Amino acid sequence: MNPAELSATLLAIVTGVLERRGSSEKPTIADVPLERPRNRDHGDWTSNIAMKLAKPVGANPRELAGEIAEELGKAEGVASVDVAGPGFINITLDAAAAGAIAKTIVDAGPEYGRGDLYEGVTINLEFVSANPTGPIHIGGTRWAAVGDSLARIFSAEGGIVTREYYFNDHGAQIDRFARSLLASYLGEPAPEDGYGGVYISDIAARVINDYPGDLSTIPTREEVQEVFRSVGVELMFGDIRASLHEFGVDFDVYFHENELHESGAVDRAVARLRELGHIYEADGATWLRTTSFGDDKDRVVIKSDGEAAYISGDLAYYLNKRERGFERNIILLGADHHGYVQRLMAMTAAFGDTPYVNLEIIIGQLVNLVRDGEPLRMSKRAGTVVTMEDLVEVVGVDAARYSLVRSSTDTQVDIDLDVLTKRTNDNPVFYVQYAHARTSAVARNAAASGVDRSVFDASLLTHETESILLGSLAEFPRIVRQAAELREPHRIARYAEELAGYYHRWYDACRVTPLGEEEVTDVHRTRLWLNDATGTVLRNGLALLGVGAPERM
RNA sequence: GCGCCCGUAGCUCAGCGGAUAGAGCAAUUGACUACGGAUCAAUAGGUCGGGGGUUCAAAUCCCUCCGGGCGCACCA
Repeated sequence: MNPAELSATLLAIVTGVLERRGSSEKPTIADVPLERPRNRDHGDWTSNIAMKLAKPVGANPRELAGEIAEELGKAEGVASVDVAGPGFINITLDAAAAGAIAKTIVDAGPEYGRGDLYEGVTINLEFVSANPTGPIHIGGTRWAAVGDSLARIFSAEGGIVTREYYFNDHGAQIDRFARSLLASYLGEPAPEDGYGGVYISDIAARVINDYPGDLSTIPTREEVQEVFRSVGVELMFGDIRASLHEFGVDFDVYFHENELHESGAVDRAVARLRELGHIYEADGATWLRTTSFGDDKDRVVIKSDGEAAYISGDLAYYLNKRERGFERNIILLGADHHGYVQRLMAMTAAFGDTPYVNLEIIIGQLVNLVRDGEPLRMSKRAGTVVTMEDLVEVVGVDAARYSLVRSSTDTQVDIDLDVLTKRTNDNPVFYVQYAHARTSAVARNAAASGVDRSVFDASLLTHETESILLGSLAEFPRIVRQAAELREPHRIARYAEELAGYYHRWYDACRVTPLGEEEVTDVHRTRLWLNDATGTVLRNGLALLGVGAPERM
């Protein structure tokens, strides 16, 4: 009896009860909540369905709950059903029914937890997309961790996911980058609006080194700058890719903005919108009437000097993604870009698509740097930039990814530089990883003392810590689904921490290998299944976060 | 001024209307000649920013105020 079966049984019973009462309510599986209660005294599973239906049906919630409970009590695998409080239905499974999940999990292995929420759906997930004008800082690192994890979660739900990086190699910021490199080469101070970090001189030196000819023979300053631009961007971008790879994040597509401008894609996108009647000319510029679709003001797509405005790249890029066949296009952006959401949604509607479905934008709050409890402003000049590489160097990839992915993207996270450099062991990732390593150790010990999985008798899993552990294991698939639906990878991390805790407590109370001269019994064998099932779920969960599951630590 | 996010234990954060609000860290006290003590058990710690409202039920939804972050270009 797994949660899905129990849900189906409950739904059937509820439907039957409603019919007998002559109600027109037709609940679906989603309307019949089944949750694990916080309090152990409230059984293995609990449902508030009676309270939900009481009003539309015009019945007393406790009475309704009683009717449902009575039938549910007869179902196979159900040990007892109680009505509690205002109308909660508390369900206790018999040990064999509850324990069956352990074998199911071990048999499914890496497949356990997968679902079909996005079966066959093409999803384009764009994240990081940092300008190649410097290394990825800690903010971008957060999106790398979150985005990659989301991609893994969508894939687990059957989605066909493309990880995409929008490579912004067109426009003024790149010009500033090129001028900064040139200034470094010429020994001039960094331009007022340029970049002044140490990496600039490093890149400049590498450009000089990589350039096949002699830079000093190039006649004009503009031409030298162009060399720094093209070679410097390539080098910077190579560094970014390398950092991301080191971090465990590899993109399927690196899309160059420049391509959109040079291929005429921008012109085509504007022409398309013009056909649709959403383009007009005013003050010498070309405008998109985004106000027709909820934006605060119309947006310039072609400036009066004839140059394409930034948003024109977005128009063409979106169209390009749609032409490549992506039903869902999701973009992760930092909170400093949340002002773009409305205009991008307006754009989506202007193309005749559905905002928030075909295009979805996830706004994540920024990462705060803190030292001695004082907020620290990240500044390239002040040397307080913490890059992805810095972070990884100090805490390692697993701890870095985990700490960035374990809190909601809606909250700003504080990263304390001192804590980071001193105490790395307070990261909960070690608690989870240790639990996994422990399952491996137990399995090794079991093998050494002759405990195998030749027998599985779930009715022997009777200890309280066992039923708690089993209940938690059974929840994993719905946690994954929820994380996918809400685009919230942190739920996986929190779940893994909880599961690790249940496992540690079970380990403390129940032995898998016999002591001394004790005989190996079916209890030991069955517990080994439970141990291995826990290892599987921890491993699968950590995999969704892109974090390793070590067998030894 | 307008918009988005946040305000929960000393700190960092969970808790998409449910029962007695949780975890990690920090503090105090216990548990190894028993599968790894990176663990476990116990204690302490809270006006869920304030105030209204919605309902059987609000940390959660609505309104309002306070506080913090971030945005409001023919910049990218």
